[in-house]
Amino acid sequence: MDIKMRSSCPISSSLDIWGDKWSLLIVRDLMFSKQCTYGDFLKSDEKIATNILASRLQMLETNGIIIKQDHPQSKAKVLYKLTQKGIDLLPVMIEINLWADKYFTLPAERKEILAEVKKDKDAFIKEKTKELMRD
Amino acid sequence: MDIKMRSSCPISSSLDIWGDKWSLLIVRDLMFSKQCTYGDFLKSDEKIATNILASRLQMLETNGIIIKQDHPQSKAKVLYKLTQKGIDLLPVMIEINLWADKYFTLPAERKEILAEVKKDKDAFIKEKTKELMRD
DNA sequence: AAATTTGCTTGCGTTTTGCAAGTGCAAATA
DNA sequence: TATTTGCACTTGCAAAACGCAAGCAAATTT
Repeated sequence: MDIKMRSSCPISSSLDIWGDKWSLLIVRDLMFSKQCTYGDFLKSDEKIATNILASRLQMLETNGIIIKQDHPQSKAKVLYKLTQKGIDLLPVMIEINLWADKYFTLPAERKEILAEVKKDKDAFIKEKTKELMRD
Repeated sequence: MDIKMRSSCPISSSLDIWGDKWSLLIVRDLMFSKQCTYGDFLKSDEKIATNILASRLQMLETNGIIIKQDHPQSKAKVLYKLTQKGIDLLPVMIEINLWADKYFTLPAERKEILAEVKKDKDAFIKEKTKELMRD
């Protein structure tokens, strides 16, 4: 569960934490849904295996990208949320979306959000960040 | 060597191509050096294994992120370069750098470039893109 | 002609992944 | 109150990916 730093390059250091096929999908879910339970992550389209999910959540928590919180309605549930460090990945997430928008066919629903992003990127980031920071 | 699409989500589709610990480092090298030989990639700090390098270059080429070109001086050498699709990853790369700048300690040399980026992000992207597009 | 460089490929042991099943506790249901 | 269901994981194991060292053919240098 520990991180092996490969070099002092910022890209490399970043990839050491979330450079795999699943971590950014977890972050994505948290950006779209604001908060998710373990079960919510399992429900997403990509069908992550439960053991992989557990290890990625652990890694992201260890590295301060997400935090676990008690669920207000139930002791059996756990809420995962983005920390400020995680929220700060929003610009990265947006640029990936914009890149993909140029080279893949996106679902119509996502295209709508992207249109808003393109209209005023900074405003979108500011607004979304504020939203994610509440509670 | 083929891609397994996990969903139609743009983040997911992107990660299907370059969502691993090495691909973006190859792209990084090409953005900083404009063009690299196979040996150049092997020389970078992270010490990628030669078989992994070969498979990643193959994957990136298959997906149109990079192209192989004949080396003008030697038939034994091969030049790898970014395609437009690869160059378009520059904003993603920059945002990762900016994120890492906030949460890691960067080498002084990289901080200088980042300072320039922060001064005017769009201008930097425009200029760097133009530079990478030459020849 | 021999040695070296270059861009890979091959073998093989180790690590990571993916799938299925299981576990323990909380909460709902009977 | 007893029992079933829901939730958040853990465990076992086969398959795939990774990492290291060695090998290899063509091009270049000596």
